[in-house]
Amino acid sequence: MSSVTVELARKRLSAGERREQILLAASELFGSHGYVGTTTDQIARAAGISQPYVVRMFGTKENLYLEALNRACGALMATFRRVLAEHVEAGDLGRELGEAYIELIADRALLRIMMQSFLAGADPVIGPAARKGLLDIYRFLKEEARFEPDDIVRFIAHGMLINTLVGSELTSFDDPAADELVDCCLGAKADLVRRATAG
Amino acid sequence: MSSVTVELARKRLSAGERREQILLAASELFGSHGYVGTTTDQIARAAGISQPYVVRMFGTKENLYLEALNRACGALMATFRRVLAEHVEAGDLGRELGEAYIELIADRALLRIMMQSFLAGADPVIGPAARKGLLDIYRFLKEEARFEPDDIVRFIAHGMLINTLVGSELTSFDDPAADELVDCCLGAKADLVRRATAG
DNA sequence: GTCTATACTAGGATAGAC
DNA sequence: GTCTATCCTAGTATAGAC
Repeated sequence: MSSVTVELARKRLSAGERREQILLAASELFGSHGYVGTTTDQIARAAGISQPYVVRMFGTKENLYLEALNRACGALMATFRRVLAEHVEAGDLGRELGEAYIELIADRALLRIMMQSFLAGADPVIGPAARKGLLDIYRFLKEEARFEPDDIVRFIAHGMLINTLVGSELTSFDDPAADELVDCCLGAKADLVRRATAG
Repeated sequence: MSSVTVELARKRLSAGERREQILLAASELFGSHGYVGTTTDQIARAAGISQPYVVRMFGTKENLYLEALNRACGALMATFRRVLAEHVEAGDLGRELGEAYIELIADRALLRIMMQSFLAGADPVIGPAARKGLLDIYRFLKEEARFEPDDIVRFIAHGMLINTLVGSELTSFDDPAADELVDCCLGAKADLVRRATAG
């Protein structure tokens, strides 16, 4: 009889579903507060479970971080490859990839956790993973998208600028000068980004 | 007599000298490991004094960080203003400022602590300081250097790219692909940066 | 699959001596 | 001006029950 009891409170999920939920919460938190700045307890509460269960599920906090980071890198590369595949000769590939990049911000955490990792070069385990992520992007632009060197630099530089604006929260900060800078850098896409990074 | 005793071990410095020494060590460490990733004890050891004395000197760790960050922002703006003042009508101001920016990396920690702060937008006290730093740069480029909007974006974007390459330690990482990316982004200045960020 | 209780370590800050 | 000793909190990880 007790197994049929209606459970309105927390649901018992499959291991897979719970993993997803934890990874989602972790990406968001790691993305805004960084690796050391985020506690496994915050992640647990955001995912609606207990702190020890988070650790139990991923072994260590570091492991969880790496998995979240690799997810983000994977999603980014997949998006880029999809855009490239759908690309018709006539169009401007650089602009298409750029727009796809901005739209990835709707995923919120995605770009931020990558950026957090890019600055953690000194970390013995996050550092290598971050460098690999950056190099993958570079190789894609060079070998798959066949960008010219100058276009590669421009593209990556602009990406890092977007990451910085979002990371500094200038895109969610209410100030005329901030708005001006964000408009200047993002143009027509500024409002899209503001909406994605608000609240 | 005891006051004349030769002291070969740790010197007793004036408060001012000691402050400088601590700020130097703090900038370096905060720059590579971030605010939360750096302990006051690491800073103390790097400066050759005891952990409680670091705290005693600056009140709190947060305070020390803010002071290091403001130093960095101040130095950057001072350099930019000097370049602008020495600028002759004929030359290319954008290039001159860009070169000055790269040369600031010789100061190692300077750009890295700024970048760390740019990603800490969510922090209630570092966040505002970082946004102020970014906006100061923007205002300088727009109102003092009189850059066109497109040039502002290009300039800041390229700066963030440099910060990312240094932060990820791709500039001190021995790998052909990494070297290629760094050369591609920094051109003739690549080796200067590599030397500054090595070891 | 998920919890509670808890062990253990690290780190910021304070007190007070010299 | 600088140290040693120490308090206290926070945070990761483990053990073991249900």
